[in-house]
Amino acid sequence: MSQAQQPVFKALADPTRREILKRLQQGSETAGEIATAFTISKPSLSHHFNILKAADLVRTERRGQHIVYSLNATVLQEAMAMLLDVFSPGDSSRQQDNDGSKT
Amino acid sequence: MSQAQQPVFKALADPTRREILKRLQQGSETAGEIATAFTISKPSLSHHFNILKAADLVRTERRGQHIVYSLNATVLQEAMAMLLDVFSPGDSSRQQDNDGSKT
DNA sequence: CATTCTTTTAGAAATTTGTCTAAATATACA
DNA sequence: TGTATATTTAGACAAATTTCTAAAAGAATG
Repeated sequence: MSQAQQPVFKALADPTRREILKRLQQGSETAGEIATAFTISKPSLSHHFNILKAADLVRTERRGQHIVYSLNATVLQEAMAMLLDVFSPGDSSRQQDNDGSKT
Repeated sequence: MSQAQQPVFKALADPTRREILKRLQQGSETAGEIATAFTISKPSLSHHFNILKAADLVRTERRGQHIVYSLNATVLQEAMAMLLDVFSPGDSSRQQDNDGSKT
């Protein structure tokens, strides 16, 4: 089910990319539509798109001259869940209390 | 309740730091204990601790010569939730379907 | 106080990242 | 085909990041 999470967290590290994802949560948009919401150049934005695509956080579909970007929410959720150890609870050979040292 | 999320996501972007957090989910540890689990130098690790502290993802407590690191799970959860829009659902002036463009 | 152990700070070097402009590619349409 | 629109690729450059070694700082103990 899941892929490498490193590209996902790298992708989430940039505020521009997080804002792109946030916009796409409201619905798909073309590259140009997204571009109007930012002050950086289109090539810079395109670079961010590439990073999001590499992390599989967004999917693309060509529609005439436009390219429509949509969110892949599953990857986002998997990364979060994995980080919070919802899936792999660990070996539990160390204590769980979290209120002090092991000594 | 919440602070700036940029330092949190920057902190999560590095695999070493994510592994530190994962360890701390199992229970608090001293800097030295954590260091045994990694191959990088202690100063490098200390640098990562600083970034995690700046993001408020970990808390520290001195215990004699040792410094004990513990996870601040709340910050982690808030960042995740915020990203998934659990808290701030957006303006809903754009469509929610996520299956195509707005055109 | 001197020594030892633990951890951090300082400063430097190599790599990565985010941004730009200029140019290329892809599609639509007269 | 030629032109306009939409988007990406190429290449360069400044800033940020990760790592290291050397040295300093904090605490326990003889």
